[in-house]
Amino acid sequence: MHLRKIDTVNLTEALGEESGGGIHPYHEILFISEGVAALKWMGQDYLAPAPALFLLPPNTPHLLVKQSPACKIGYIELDMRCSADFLDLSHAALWNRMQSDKDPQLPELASIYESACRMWDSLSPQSPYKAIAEDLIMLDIRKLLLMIAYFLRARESQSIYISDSFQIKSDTNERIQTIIRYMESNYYKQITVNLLASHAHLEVSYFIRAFHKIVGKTPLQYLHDLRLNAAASFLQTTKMSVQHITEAVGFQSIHYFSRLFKQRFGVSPSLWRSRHTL
DNA sequence: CCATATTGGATCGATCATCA
DNA sequence: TGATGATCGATCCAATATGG
Repeated sequence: MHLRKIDTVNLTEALGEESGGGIHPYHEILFISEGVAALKWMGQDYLAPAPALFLLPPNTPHLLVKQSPACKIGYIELDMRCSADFLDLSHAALWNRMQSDKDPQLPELASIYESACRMWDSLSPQSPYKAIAEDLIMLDIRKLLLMIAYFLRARESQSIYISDSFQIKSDTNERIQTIIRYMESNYYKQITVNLLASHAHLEVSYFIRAFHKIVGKTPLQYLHDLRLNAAASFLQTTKMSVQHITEAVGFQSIHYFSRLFKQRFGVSPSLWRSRHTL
C-alpha cells in the first residue's frame, strides 16, 4: 500500500458549486473537516455536515458538491496491492450512508473523526515530523480502517436479515458482493443480468430480488448508475464525443444513453457538458 | 451540407408479483 | 428457491434537430 496523492482543499464561494470527483482505480478516503458537502456516489447523494469521512473503493465514480459557503476537505488516494486492507463495497456503502445521519459526539465515532483530523496535520509545514509524514499517515490510515471496521462489526447483528419477509443468507450476500465488485470493475463491458446471475450461481429471478434487497436497486439500475456516473466524469474532464463516451462506459446505443442521461441529470449529455466543464 | 445529437414509436427482453 | 404470467423498461430504427 502506498499513497498516490494526499491533499487538503479549501473550497471558497469563488470555486462554484462543483468541487471535484471522477473515477480512478485507486482507493480513496475523503474527509470533510469544515462545512457541508454532498457526495454523489453509486447513484446516491450523501449529504454530510462536517465531520464526515467517506470511503471510496476503486473504480467507483464519485463527485463531491459543496453545500455551504465555506467547505474544507482532505483526500487521500491509495494504491493498495491488497483490497482486503480496505472495507469491501457493502461495508463502505454502509459507512458512507451513516455519514448523512450520525451523531459525531458518539465516543466511538468521535475517536474516528479525531484520528482523521490528525492525519492531515502531519502534512503541515509546522509539523516536527514532516520528514516521515507519509509513514505516519500510512499507519494512521490502517488505524482508521481498523476502527471503522470494528465499529461496523459491533453494529452488525449476528445474521444478515435484510427484511422480515425476505431473508438473505450470508453466502448469497457474499455472492452479490462479488458481483457488485465485478460490475464496478467491468461496467464498460457487455454485461447481462443472465450473465451476472450465472456468475453468482443463482437463479435469475432470485438473483434480482436478492440484489435489490441488498443494494436497493436492480442489477441493471445499478449498472446504469455506474455507467452514467462514469459518463458524467468523461463529459466533464475530457473532450471525447458523446458517441465515444457512450461506447467507453458500455452503452450499445447513443440514443438510449442520451435518453437515460437526460432522465438522470435533467439535461442532455452535451448540455450537461457545457454547464459542467472544468 | 455533413457529422453528431436528440426524440418518437415499435418490439422484445428484463423485472416484478405470486404461487408452489 | 424455482416457475410462470403480466407488466415495465431497454433497445433499435428512423425522423428530426443542431452546430461547425
